[in-house]
Amino acid sequence: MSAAPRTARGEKTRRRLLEAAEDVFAELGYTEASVSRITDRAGVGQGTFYLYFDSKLQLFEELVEDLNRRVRQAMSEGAASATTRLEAERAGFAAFFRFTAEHPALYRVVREAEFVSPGSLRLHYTRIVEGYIDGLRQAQQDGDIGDIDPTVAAWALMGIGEMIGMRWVLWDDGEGTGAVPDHVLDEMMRFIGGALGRGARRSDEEDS
Amino acid sequence: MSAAPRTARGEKTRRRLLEAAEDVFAELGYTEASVSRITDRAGVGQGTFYLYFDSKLQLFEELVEDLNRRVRQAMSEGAASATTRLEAERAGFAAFFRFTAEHPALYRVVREAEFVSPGSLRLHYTRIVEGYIDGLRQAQQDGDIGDIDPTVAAWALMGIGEMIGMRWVLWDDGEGTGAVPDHVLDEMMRFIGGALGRGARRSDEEDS
Amino acid sequence: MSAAPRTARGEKTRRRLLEAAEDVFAELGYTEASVSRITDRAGVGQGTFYLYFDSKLQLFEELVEDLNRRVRQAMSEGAASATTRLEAERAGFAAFFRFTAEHPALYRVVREAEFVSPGSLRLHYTRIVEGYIDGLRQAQQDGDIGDIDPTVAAWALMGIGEMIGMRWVLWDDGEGTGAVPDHVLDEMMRFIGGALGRGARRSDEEDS
Amino acid sequence: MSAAPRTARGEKTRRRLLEAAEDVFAELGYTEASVSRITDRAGVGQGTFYLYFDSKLQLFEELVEDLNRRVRQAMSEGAASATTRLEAERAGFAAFFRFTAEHPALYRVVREAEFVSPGSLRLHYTRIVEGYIDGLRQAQQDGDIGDIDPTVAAWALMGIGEMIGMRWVLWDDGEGTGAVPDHVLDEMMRFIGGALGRGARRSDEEDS
DNA sequence: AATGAATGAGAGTTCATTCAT
DNA sequence: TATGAATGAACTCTCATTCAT
Repeated sequence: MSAAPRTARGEKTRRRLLEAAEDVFAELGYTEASVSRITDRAGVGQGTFYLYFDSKLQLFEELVEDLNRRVRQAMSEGAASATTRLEAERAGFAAFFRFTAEHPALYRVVREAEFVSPGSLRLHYTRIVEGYIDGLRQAQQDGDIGDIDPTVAAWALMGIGEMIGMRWVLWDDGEGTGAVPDHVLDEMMRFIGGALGRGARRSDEEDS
Repeated sequence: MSAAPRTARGEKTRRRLLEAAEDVFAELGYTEASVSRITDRAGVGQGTFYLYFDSKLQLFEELVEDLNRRVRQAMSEGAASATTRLEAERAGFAAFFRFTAEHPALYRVVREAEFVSPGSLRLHYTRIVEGYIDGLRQAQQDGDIGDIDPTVAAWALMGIGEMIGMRWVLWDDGEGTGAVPDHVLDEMMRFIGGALGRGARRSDEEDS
Repeated sequence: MSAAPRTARGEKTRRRLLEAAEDVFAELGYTEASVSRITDRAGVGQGTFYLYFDSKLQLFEELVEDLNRRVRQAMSEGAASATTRLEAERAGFAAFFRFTAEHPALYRVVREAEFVSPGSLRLHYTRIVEGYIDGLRQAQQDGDIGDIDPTVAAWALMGIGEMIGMRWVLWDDGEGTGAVPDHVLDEMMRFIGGALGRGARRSDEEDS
Repeated sequence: MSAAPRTARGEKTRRRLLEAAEDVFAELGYTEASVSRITDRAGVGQGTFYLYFDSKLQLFEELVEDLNRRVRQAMSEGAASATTRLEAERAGFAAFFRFTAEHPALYRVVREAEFVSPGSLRLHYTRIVEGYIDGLRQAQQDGDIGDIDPTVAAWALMGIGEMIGMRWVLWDDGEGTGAVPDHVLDEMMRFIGGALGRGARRSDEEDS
């Protein structure tokens, strides 16, 4: 995968290219982000790019992988500091939104990946969803939530997070940008709490 | 906005271009879909394109508008044939998934719009969400669902629909393609039912 | 093979590109002859090139085919006007040298084809050699030449023609350029005449 | 001309580069053979190249000189072991073909030199031809061959050797590779024997 | 209303060469 | 003596758009 660093100097150049690429991709998207724009932003010559990456696409895929790893770590770390499961869930989403605000490329670039690198796109979503599934299974074993199908629920959670993030973190027309307002997070968690049958009652048992 | 129809012949050419564009965009995405590919598929000369559209971008925006109108209509029609609100909701989502299967361009092209035409993207989601909001408000007035913030809930529903559609309708690796399995739709509706506090109890009243 | 003419205008553009390419290839060789240099010389835009040829390589191969066809025709026509077989042979070589002088690309470009398009190279030589072989077989049946292996002899003749052409037609340092001096052609024909055992005596029968 | 050897270690590096270059040029040709490929094959750093050669071109020219010297030596040595002039000639050609098989770069690289370094090309052929001319003059003085113009005959021999070598040594489609079959060499020598008027009679004296 | 030949800006990528280490 | 990271010019090729017919 890619080529040449090894030295400390090379490692630094590589990191600068990766960071420049994240910025440029976030601003312009994959297609409009030309290699020369990335190298300009990184402050290196155009040819230098190919010392570190095989192609624009390979850099893109590496970037998606990288961002995916980091967002999952951010979510775990966010959740880790919580004491109750509910708090942990909320903290996980909050960390996700924070990461989205700080790394808009994650969101923007992944969506464009549909055509550029479908594999990257699927891997990205699937990995996050797998984390949700594990959490939901655990919660079910602990009797914290209802018996909803964890896979379906996990993809639904993924969709909720993504759409709320898009609407309140990324859009900047109108009410608030860069962060999901507390009230929205509150309502979103209430929505999810209800959905998961918090309290271990299955939805069709509610009336009994 | 663009030029030339007027005659019946012209109207037909225009429609053929729009349909060709939908196909080509769905297959290749906006960037990879060249004007010449669209005109080839439509069976007209390359120059003819500019008799009907100002630019590739304008065609794209018109297509997004068109698909948005059609998917909302499909959802209303789907819901209209139902007798209970619950059935209506389920039928609305089912119609959405059916439309996605028949017109993958809706989904694919809209995601790429993020960079190509952000306005189109926002308008698309906002219009669908507005429909949800209206429905949720009505349901609240009728006491069918809890007092969750309709705006937040509507965006959450949008996210759920999009993600489930992507996962089960569009992806073709592994289990099922082209249609959301009944079981998934069942679980998804149970998830949503719980989320909306079906039964009119607010989530913070549950314990009382 | 290639694309777009059809109209008279297009046909003209294509011919101009082919002629420009022949000139530029002859001067600079395949590698140094950039597409933009060819289009400049042809007086058309750079993009126009790709309306008529799939790639630089495809144009090259087409050009080799074209030159091969023309040189063989020139050789036949040259030979046709002769009355005796000897005169015909001489006229064929003379036509070959004349063609080389007028179309130096034939020679130069074919030699570089070794790496660019080995198939073109082989086809070029093989076709000319096949013509020689046919002629030699006929001459043997008529008892005009000895029983030398026609294939070996034909390749030898090819080599002689190519090397003499290179030395006297293409090189311009020193004695004469652009044409093989009569004396050289005379000696060359004497060499060939002896080689072919003119007079139908096999070399090992000479003494008998 | 170039820099740095002097030490034994340096001399060894230089030789390794030259050998690597011969291989890479033979495989890829001058244009496609990048300096980095040559240094990779030689097992040295990219910068090291310029310690020993001024440029890729200069290395190329040195290589052509080197191969030329070696092929001429191989031909002399081959011829030296023969007892009759005829055997010597045959042995010379055989050595030439053997060298071609072992060093395909000789042939391939020289042909591309047409555009890369015309001077190298001419020098290469001219030197070999001069050897032929000397040999032919000697044979004429000894009355072994006819009075054909030695220069024309020498270039013809050069062409024969090159074309037969290309056809039977280098091409690998079909009948035989890597070596000229005995039968072909036999016929070729018969062809040449006839051409040179073996037996000292001038071609215009044949009938007397 | 319809065509398709023509354009040129700009894309991704390669590579001979330099130079600080 | 040796290195390899860095460079930027140059390459082939694509494509939205124009316009004479």
